[in-house]
Amino acid sequence: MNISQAAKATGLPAKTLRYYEEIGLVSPERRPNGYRDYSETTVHTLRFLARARALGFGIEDCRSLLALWADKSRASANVRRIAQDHLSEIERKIAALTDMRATLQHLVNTCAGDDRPECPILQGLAQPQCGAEDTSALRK
Amino acid sequence: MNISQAAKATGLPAKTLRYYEEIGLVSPERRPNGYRDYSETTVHTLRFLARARALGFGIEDCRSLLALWADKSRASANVRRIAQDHLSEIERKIAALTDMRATLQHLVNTCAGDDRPECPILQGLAQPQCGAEDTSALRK
DNA sequence: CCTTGACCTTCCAGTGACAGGAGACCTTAT
DNA sequence: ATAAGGTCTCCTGTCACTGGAAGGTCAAGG
Repeated sequence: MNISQAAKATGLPAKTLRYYEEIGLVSPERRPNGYRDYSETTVHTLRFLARARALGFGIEDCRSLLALWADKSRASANVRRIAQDHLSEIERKIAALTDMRATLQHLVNTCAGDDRPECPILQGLAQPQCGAEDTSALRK
Repeated sequence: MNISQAAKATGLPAKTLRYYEEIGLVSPERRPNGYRDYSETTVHTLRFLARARALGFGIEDCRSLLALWADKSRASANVRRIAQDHLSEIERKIAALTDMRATLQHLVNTCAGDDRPECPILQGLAQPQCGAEDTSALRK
């Protein structure tokens, strides 16, 4: 299977398939002409990766999950730990975004949004007591 | 005011203050010895930036907001539009994360998390019907 | 005067997970 | 023979910083 067919089969862009090979997540065969040749097994792995990424797992988590998936004598506790940590991270992000939304929503609601210059949004940004102070939860 | 004092006054790392100068968001004076010298005005601008960033505005949005803040004849509609667009973006991210959380929560709940290899999380990732399929809302 | 230590400066590299594009090679159809 | 389209590698850019190296500056103490 060519790269563009594998892309279609997995829903991932061809660029991403090359990238996943570069960082060692998958290892498709090569044809004599140098073209990548994706087997059903490799496509299966790619679909696993696509779903893990869709759930927000980082690449390194994906690498760990793939290793556990391949390890028939794994302990499910190890899988669960990764998922639970990631879930906590997601909850932290949701909390941070929810705080932002509350503050922004309030500012937007109180702004006339017409052709006059008075603007509670700018006032809120210029004053100290405007709400959220820390975005670190979103960056990490 | 030296850079480390301005950092303390704004809550931003000194590295970030240098970065903001590099990209033209602020322009502190320079002392004869080459040290940056932050005025109260500049610190005020930096605090404005810190709050806008804490609300999740991107750097280019911050640049626009600063320009509107400085423009006494602005129309508040222009400020509101930026804030509303950003708010919509935040809501999209919250929705995407909430979907992820639901799926992950379910998987984590059904996983024993002991020393046995059976694992509904890995099964869920290996099967098609696992939930969220698209993370693009988080990347952009 | 000299040294120590705490500042400050610039410049360069790295982050995560790709996306875009250049230039060249390969395949298939006409 | 040629044109179109697929594929290859390699390089750069994204976003908002963060870390570190190499070197200049300043105030205090001996």
